[in-house]
Amino acid sequence: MSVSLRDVAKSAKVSVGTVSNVLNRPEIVAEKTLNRVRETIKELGFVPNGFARQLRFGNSRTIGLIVPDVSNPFFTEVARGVEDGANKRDYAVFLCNSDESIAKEERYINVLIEQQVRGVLFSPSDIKSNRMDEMKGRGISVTLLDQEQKGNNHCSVSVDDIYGGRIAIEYLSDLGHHNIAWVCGPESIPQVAERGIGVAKAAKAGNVKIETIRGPLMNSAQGEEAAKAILDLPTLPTAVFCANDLLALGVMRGLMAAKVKVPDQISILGYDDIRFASSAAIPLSSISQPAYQMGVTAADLLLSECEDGESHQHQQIKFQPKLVERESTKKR
Amino acid sequence: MSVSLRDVAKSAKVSVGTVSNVLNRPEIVAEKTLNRVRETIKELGFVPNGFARQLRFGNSRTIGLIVPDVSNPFFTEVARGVEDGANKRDYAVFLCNSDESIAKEERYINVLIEQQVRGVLFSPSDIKSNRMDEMKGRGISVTLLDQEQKGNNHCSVSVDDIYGGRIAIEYLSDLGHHNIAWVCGPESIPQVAERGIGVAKAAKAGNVKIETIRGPLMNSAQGEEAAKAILDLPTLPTAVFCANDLLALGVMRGLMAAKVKVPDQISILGYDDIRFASSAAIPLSSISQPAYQMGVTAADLLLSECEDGESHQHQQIKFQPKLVERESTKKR
DNA sequence: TAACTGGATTGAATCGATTCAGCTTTAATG
DNA sequence: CATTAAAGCTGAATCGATTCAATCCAGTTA
Repeated sequence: MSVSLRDVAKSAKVSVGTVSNVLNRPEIVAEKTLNRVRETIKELGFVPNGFARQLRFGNSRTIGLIVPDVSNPFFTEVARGVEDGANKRDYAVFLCNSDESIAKEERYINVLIEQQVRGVLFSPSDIKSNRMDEMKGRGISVTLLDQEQKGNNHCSVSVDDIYGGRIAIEYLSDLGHHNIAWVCGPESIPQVAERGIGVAKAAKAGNVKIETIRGPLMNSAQGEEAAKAILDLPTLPTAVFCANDLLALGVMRGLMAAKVKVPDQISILGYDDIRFASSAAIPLSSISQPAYQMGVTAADLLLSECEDGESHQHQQIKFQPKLVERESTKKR
Repeated sequence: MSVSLRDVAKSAKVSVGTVSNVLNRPEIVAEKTLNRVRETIKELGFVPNGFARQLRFGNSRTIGLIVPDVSNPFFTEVARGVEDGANKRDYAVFLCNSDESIAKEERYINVLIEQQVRGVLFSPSDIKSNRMDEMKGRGISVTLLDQEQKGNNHCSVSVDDIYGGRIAIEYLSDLGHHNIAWVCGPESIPQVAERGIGVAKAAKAGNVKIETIRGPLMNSAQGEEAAKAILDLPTLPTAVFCANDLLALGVMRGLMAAKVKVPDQISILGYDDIRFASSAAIPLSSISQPAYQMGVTAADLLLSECEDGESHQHQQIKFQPKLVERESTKKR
């Protein structure tokens, strides 16, 4: 079926070792032989069998990336960053979408171990250090993505979500809002929990009243639900802060459908700063995370760990989110 | 480093063949041995080395998916479908983002050949049957995605874009619009070209005047540019049809910024029906493509080709797009 | 001419899982 | 007790690229 190194060797009348040298150490092969072998390779359309090579080496030039939801633009952006970072070093990326399902996550971890990926970038739905340590034990480096690693067993790239929650409320408070709805998802999601801590902190400090509206999901349909809940509150808040942009876009739509003027009557602030935030009909103010940059950094960190080996020092990189002001928020 | 089948064999005091049988043909192994070996496997945390297995078999349980732009929600949706379809049959998916760059596309094809994927789902930026035939020659099945295969060398899953363009214009024409702007991308993109043919056909039949506004890209920033161009037209169209939803959202924003009332003064119709279409401030009417379904179907088609071998019959599956009416279009 | 040098080339051994022809053990039958 | 069959198990050979000790040979030196 496929052309092997042995076939090339026979056809070019040299040994397998020489063909291998042509591929990997051309400088030690005589020019005449070099050309002849290269010609033959082209002629037969030979592409080395990656398995055999990797079987020998014990590792591949691939990494895995496990994210909870590829359809969230935030993670697509991260994925693009990872891809670019990996490509720069000539690695390919296995993208695995766990869909927030623990079972799928487990399956993918097994697949990645079997594929003998060099490393894994992991944004777990649920913290499971046992699997992470297992991978480590198998010589597969793991870097946590969008979640801080508390111990010091792995690298991590994350965003200071407590700070993010804090500056959101501080900003709204500075605009004169002292009655704010906080629309978020399940407490079990670490990002939600941390942003919530920041919100509570800033509220306490700034004497702001917070009304928490928590739903099971974090998409725009859920945001519309939240809008209804907001309108049912005894006293209408003057601003809404949402745990992500999908929620915020849903809230925006829900409020506008009820003829509430945004931002005149109610300001809306999102989190993530996805691309669509700026192209919404009323461009959404948001807390921006450097998604692409996080992806690139994580890939770099992981691959330098892979290549440095023992000498590698684990790092916890934390980005600071920042406010992007657009038209959905306004002074009261 | 990692535990090999040989280690398990030694530790369980059986031969390598027996361990292999435990894994692959447990029914022929005596129960006592079976249990002992399984115990040992668990004890040592043995996971078979995928390379060695695949080296032997000559193929893996992975497929490649090459898309032009992962950050376009349409393709993410397709990717989710592909993933689910592949998972059902216990295959993993290598997601490759070509970023509309021919060079990246070429590189990924090489990576996939090296990784000896079983098959490739390909949505090419540019039709290159030579590479596709090459993969075919290497025993890697190829299925075209979102693009029809004219010959009969491969399967394909696509959408009838001519029809899509036609029903769009017919619909707008039925609403009383006879002066329509057609906002699109480069003619070289097959999808754009086909939708354009449908537009022209329907325009001719329905006596509709079409103003074509063509840009280099197909994202929302480009849509805002297009909005300016529309406002500069000698006679303002009463409706705008865009080649995809990102363009349409950009146009919407551009027009609204210029105080044009949507849909009262100008109706807007998109294409793709991405998730954000329904959660835009003015929910976007769009021509819907069954993205997820296309992904599942394509994976099924590809994998049945892989598994049927010679007996496989190539198929060209074509979905019909359909109109989804929301609030951005209105009777004139 | 013999001895030596070093650049070029060779090919057997290796990685780990699978396969299968052949071996051993056990049980059953006449 | 000998014969036979079946069940269970073994281990060398295989896949294809890489490595490295061993070999070859043209050219140089004594």
